[in-house]
Amino acid sequence: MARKSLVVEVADSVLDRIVSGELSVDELIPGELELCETLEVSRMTVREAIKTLAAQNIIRVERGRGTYVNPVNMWNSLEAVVRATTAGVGAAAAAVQLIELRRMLETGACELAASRITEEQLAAMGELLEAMRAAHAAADLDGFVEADLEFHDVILRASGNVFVSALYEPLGRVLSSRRRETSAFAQIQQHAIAEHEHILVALQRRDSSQARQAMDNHMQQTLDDLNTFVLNR
Amino acid sequence: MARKSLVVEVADSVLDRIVSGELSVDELIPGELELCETLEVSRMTVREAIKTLAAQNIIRVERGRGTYVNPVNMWNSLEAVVRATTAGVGAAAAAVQLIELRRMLETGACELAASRITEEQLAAMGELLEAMRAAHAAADLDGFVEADLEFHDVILRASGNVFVSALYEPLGRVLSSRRRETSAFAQIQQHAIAEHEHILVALQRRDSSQARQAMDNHMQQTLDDLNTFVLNR
DNA sequence: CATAGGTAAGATGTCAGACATCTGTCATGA
DNA sequence: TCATGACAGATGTCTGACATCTTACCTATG
Repeated sequence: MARKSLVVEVADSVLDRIVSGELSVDELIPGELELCETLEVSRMTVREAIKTLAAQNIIRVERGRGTYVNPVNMWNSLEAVVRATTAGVGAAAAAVQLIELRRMLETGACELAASRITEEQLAAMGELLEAMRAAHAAADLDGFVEADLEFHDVILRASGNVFVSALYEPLGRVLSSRRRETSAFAQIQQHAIAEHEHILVALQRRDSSQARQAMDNHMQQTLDDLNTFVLNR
Repeated sequence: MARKSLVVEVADSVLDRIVSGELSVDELIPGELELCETLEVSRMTVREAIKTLAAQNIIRVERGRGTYVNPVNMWNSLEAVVRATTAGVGAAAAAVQLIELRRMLETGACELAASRITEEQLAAMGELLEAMRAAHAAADLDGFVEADLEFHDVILRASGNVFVSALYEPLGRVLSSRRRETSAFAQIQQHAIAEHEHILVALQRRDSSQARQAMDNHMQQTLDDLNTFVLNR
């Protein structure tokens, strides 16, 4: 992996202090000159870093006054919100909330997709399901995860709603790093394959409520599997 | 309103060119020096502006190569996605898709809120509904819009899911600018009050599926009202 | 003693010029 | 024909400077 730029490092450093609670909501963050000295970088580097956090609404810059931390619900970066939430309520509770959010978007997208999906997309889903089965049989974790994610992605695109895809994208990036962790269990893979079969059938029938229900069942299964296999509770 | 900084103006200028289609996905955007000359600002100002777009994943910067436009679904800024989508499919289709997205999040949040909402929050919702009625009677549009938005906000917070609030925040900001447009119709206000009553009753009963259904009905009513009163179709 | 105005200090906004490093392309030599 | 090196164009980072906004403190006047 390429080495991170100093701008990114400075931005991460400030975000770490916010996420850890060292800097609280509405608290003044250290000024440009102080961050220069502390982090041993130029003022221009600090300014660029600060601007990237401001662009994500994590902080707000007030000319002549200072730079303040925004409330978490103002933040535009889901990654940053996940970091803050995980630090606040713990990884387990954060993971559960992420699945709750995912459930809302995926069941809604599935419902819309039922009446909008094309034959090509249905065919692609069939192939992806077959690829999941093959990867499962071959104990190919990477292959399984890739096909699983792509299956859901087709549904999102079939929803015909640009905003759902846009909002799901950061969620997908957050989830994909832990997808390998859960899909490593063969039984979870079997659950996923079975639920995907139901989803595909409902989409083939172009039955909106059945599609939504099938995806809802899948999300419930995913939540159950998370609790049983990963969180052990 | 305070005058925008040059950094913000440069960022907006580049985003305008992307959103308008003048710069397409994966296309190289003008380099730092070219933007300096074109926009008559310093290279540092251009760099800061570029960094803010990169922070929102609208563009990606590759050292030694150049800066490229990312696909819209990679963008982290809902405002930017809305601009691009509106430019692409038109304001009407974009508005419809936003309500589809809103429906997913609000019905999901309402379902969770049914079992998690506190007595204080229920009381607050009752007061907000009363405020809506009063504002409606007094033909107070601003008061009505404020109470309406706050009513929904209580539900989001009652969902107990930080991520739903985080994702809804930009959506709420996008919607609030056009809420005054739709709430200007007295009949739409009446529809909203009636649907909010059903929602509150279902939440008071702590009935998850009834709460979700009531919110779903509200979103459908909102979509119908949008089509009937605003889009005229 | 209180209020208002002015000044200064501290904060961010913007600039110009310089050098470092990465990437890609082209030319030359083997 | 292929490989290597050099150069040009791109971004990364820095230093030093000046502009402008905000706030706080001090002084003067009523």
